[in-house]
Amino acid sequence: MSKQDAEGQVLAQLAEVVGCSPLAREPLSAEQSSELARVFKAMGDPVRLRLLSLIASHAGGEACVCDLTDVFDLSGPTISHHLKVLREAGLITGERRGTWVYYRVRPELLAQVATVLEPAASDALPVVEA
Amino acid sequence: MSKQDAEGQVLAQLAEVVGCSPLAREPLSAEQSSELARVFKAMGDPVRLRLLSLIASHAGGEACVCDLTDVFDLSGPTISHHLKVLREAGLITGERRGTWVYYRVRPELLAQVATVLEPAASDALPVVEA
DNA sequence: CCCCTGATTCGACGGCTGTCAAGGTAGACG
DNA sequence: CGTCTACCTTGACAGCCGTCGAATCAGGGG
Repeated sequence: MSKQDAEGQVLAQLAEVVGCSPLAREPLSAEQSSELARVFKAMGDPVRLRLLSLIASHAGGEACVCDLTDVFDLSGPTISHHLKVLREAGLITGERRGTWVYYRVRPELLAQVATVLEPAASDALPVVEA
Repeated sequence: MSKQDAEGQVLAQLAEVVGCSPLAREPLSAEQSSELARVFKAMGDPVRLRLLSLIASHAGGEACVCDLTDVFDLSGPTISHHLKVLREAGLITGERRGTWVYYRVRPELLAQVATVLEPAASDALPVVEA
């Protein structure tokens, strides 16, 4: 619950601070770049990035921790640590159902991040605008 | 020159390895996630992210190092270090013209990264398709 | 109630990273 | 040539980060 709130706040902060301002439109403020960097930092690890893709592409949009652990040559605690980092960055959410814990991605956050990146490409790739 | 080649190879590798495979479509391989993580890691620092936006949004699409250094309360070598990280990640390119060195972003790489992120959002936000 | 499994937290350790001061290189200008 | 400015490289150091083993927490059955 408090954990859920914290996750929600991360997303809300990102939405508020970053908004839809494209990277190439205007320079990021110190605050904006700190918020955004937190997300990129979380994605800046091969294991976490793979975890993210495993969860995102898993059937039903969610994956149990035990499914994820088997994929890597890493200890349980290490996987748990990486999942925590992703959670605290607002990229995924975790829910306990009985014995198992299921994780799913937050598509909204990924969409926001993509929005920040994309317009920079519009200088190179012509985009049809309304 | 060898430096330029190295930068080009990073981009080529990313293009080859990552391609246009969306995050939520299928799980990333260990190799793919390592390549992608390298880029996210480079963006996972507030200073570097801000440098990136400063360069991207600067008039003419390029910025001189001296323009960038003044923005931060950081020493010259530190800025130079961050620029090197961004360069080795394939996110920017540097060119010396006389006394000054000018940096500009690689929109292609940003576009590719955005492509990897975006399709995950299409599950949440309805998208109009042709 | 005790144990068994799944998952997280804790404590510790090695390696990586951001930072700076000092020194080095490249080009411009006399 | 000498020197000045712009930028980079090196070396060093503190702090962070990924990893593990051990301990701990949460449920589900005997």
